[in-house]
Amino acid sequence: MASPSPTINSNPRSFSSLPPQFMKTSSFTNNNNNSSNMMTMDDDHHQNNWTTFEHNHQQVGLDVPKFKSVQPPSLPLSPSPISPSSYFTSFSSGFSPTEFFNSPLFLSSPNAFASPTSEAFAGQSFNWKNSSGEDQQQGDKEDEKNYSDFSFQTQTKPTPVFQSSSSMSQVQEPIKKQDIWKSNEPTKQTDYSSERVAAKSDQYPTSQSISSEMAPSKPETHSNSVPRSGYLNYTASASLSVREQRRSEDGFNWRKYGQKQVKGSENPRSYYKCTHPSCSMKKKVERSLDGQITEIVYKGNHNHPKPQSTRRTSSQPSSSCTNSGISDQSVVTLGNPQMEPVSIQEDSSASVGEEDFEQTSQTSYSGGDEDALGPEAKRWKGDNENDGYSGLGSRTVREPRVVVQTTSEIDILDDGYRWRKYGQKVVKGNPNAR
DNA sequence: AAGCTTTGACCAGGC
DNA sequence: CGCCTGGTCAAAGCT
Ligand SMILES: [Zn+2]
Repeated sequence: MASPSPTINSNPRSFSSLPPQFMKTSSFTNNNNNSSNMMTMDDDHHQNNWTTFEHNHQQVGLDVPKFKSVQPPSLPLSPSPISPSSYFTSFSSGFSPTEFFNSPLFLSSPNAFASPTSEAFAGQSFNWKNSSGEDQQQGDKEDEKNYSDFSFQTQTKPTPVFQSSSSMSQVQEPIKKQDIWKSNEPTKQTDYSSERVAAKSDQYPTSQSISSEMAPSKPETHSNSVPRSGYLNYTASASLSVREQRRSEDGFNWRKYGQKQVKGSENPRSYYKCTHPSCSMKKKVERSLDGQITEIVYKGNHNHPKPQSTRRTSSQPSSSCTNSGISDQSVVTLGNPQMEPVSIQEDSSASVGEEDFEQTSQTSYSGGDEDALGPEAKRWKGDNENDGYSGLGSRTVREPRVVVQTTSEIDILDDGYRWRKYGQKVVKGNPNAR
């Protein structure tokens, strides 16, 4: 196709004419190594998006012109007076967004959000050290040993709400989040299932051991008792280096390839891609000025197990998405540092949150498989989540809810609580027994 | 030296 | 058809 730009022979853009999926895929696959991804952002537009949820917390401090200015003051373990955020830290320190879901939330302390610590959260997932919090990490280098352990341990319980709508799932957890996994199943119905961690990976069970973290095996969780306010230690993550932090996210390595601003909000959105050679997994992170992560969206699946180069691997959970057939997009939005609502969506429209959403954070997974997806490749469409509540207009954070929907029959259902099945029935229209 | 981040520009989809 | 917006590209710079 015509390439406007002279410089490059075949402009990538020209490629774009191809189905997005292909393009992406190809790019990833082929170019991953060589082509550098960079990102760009155009900030010109801002208006509304799904941003809605996040507003509240953002207000907290945002003096900074841009996200960067803020720096996490307390990287070190020192908990801030407000420690609430510390909770967050825990999550972050340990893990990946996926896992986040699992992380415990505290609903009790809404205020806590304000604390800088929250950044930690972000930090984990992204960076924290520096300022920005985003993923950008720049500097630090340390190990992540600790976080892995503690982070997950604490789990409280989420209130999962499952909806069966089209294919989309959102999870909002006031208290804790769950991991959402997606497994591919031939089934096509939209069941909603949510599990915390998943356990089902078709391909790489190993990597997907997220469950382990959340799994009951971790007795140590303090969830029952007071939230881990006291455990700021987790925060230790502060000292993690960028790279490490990345890994800490979900155990995978990510490369940022772009950044942009969302229309309605000031929060810049960063785009990340898995660095593995032929992995098409992508992630979109939105951070508030404060540096807190307001939303994380995952797209695609990993083709490989998580790199365990670091040290402690066994316990690390991996949020790998190995859905071959199904594509999921997951978005995590964090309205407040404390909350981590998770919503999972698939590309189609997602109507979630019908009831009340607040905006805490949400996580959604949408699959962007290239193969299967034909239709929208370009826009990730995670917004849908908001749609539902956006109409409401007011989004206060009240009760977080977790709604997970997936196309696959098996989803994730783990909130950290244990459930006993007391019945099973076949619902017509649904191949899967309920 | 390699990899990653930064940043502006370009492209494509939706309206 | 044009505008708006989101997403990606890719050179340059930094670590
Ligand atoms: Zn990957």
